Amino acid sequence: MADDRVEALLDRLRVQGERVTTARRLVVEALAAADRHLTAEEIIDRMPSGSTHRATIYRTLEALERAQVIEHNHLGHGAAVFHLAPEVHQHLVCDGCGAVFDAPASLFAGVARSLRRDYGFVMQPIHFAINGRCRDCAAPSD
Amino acid sequence: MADDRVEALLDRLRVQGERVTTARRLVVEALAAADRHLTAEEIIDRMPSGSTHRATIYRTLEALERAQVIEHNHLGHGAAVFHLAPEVHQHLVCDGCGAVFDAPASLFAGVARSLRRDYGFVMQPIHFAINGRCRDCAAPSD
DNA sequence: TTCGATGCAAATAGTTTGCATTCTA
DNA sequence: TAGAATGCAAACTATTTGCATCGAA
Repeated sequence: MADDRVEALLDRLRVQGERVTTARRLVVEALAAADRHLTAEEIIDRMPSGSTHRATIYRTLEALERAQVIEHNHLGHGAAVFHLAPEVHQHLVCDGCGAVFDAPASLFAGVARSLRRDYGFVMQPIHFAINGRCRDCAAPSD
Repeated sequence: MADDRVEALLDRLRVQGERVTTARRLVVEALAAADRHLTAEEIIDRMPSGSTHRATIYRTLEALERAQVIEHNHLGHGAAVFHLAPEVHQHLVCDGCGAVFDAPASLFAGVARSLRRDYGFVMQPIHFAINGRCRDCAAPSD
C-alpha cells in the first residue's frame, strides 16, 4: 500500500537525523495521495483544517527537499510545484491549454553530453519546464 | 551604431499600431546598452532618475514583449530577466556560482524532434533556464 | 530535557490593478 | 482630441523571517 511508500520516505528523514513530525508526515501523505504535482497552497488546502501554518508548510517543504524526500519544479510564472522524489523527469507545459506532461529525463542525454563536452557544463535533472504546444493545441484550428 | 538597432526595434511597435512613448524608448535603449539580460528592477535603475514609475516599466515590458521587441526568461527563483529579441538561445545557469551562459538553441534540435515525434509536443524557444554546474564549479574542489 | 520544529505576526520580493491624468498619433 | 499610456497608491501572490513556545528523540 501507499503507507509503505510514505514510511520509506520518512525513513530518509530519520537516517539523516531529521525529525519526523506531524507536519512532515502530513505533507508527505498529501503528496503521496495526489495524482499530480501540488503547489504549496494546494498542500496547505489538503491539511486537516487549521492543523498546519503556512510558514510551517514552507519550512517543511524545505526540509523534505533537503532530505531528498521531495523535489520541486517550476512549470510557469506562478508557484512552484512539489512531488515525491525521486521521479526524475522533464516537465512539458503547453502554452495553449496549460496541460502538463512528463517526459523521461533520458530524452536529454544527448544534450547533456553536448553541454558537458562543449561547455564543461554539467546539466542537472531538470528544474524548469520546457514549454511549447501539445498535440491538440499545435494542430491547426479547424 | 546601436541607435539604428533601437530605431529598428521601435519600428516594430509602429507597424503594429502601438505607440512609441518615452518610457518604451528608454526601456529599449537600456536593454540595447546592457551587456547582459536585465531584471525589471535593473531596468528601473537605468531610467533617468524618477522618470518612469515601476508600474509603467512592467506595463511597458509587457507591451514590448507583445510586439516581439523583447523577450523574457526565468533564470532562477527570483525575478525574470529581459533582453532584446530575437536572440533565440538557451540559458545555462550554474547552481554553484550563479553564472549564466548562453548556448545555441540548435543544441535542442534533436530533443525538439523527439518531442514532436513521440509526444506531438511542439517545443518553443526556451523560456526557462537549464541548471547545472559550470566547468569551474563541477571540477572537484582541491 | 534539549534543541529542532512550529505558530504567529510581520516583512519581503516581484508583480498587477483601478483610477485619474497626460500625451501620442 | 480620442483613446492609449502613464503615475500613483494600493493590492496581491508567493515566500521568508524573528521570536516565543512546543514537542520529538
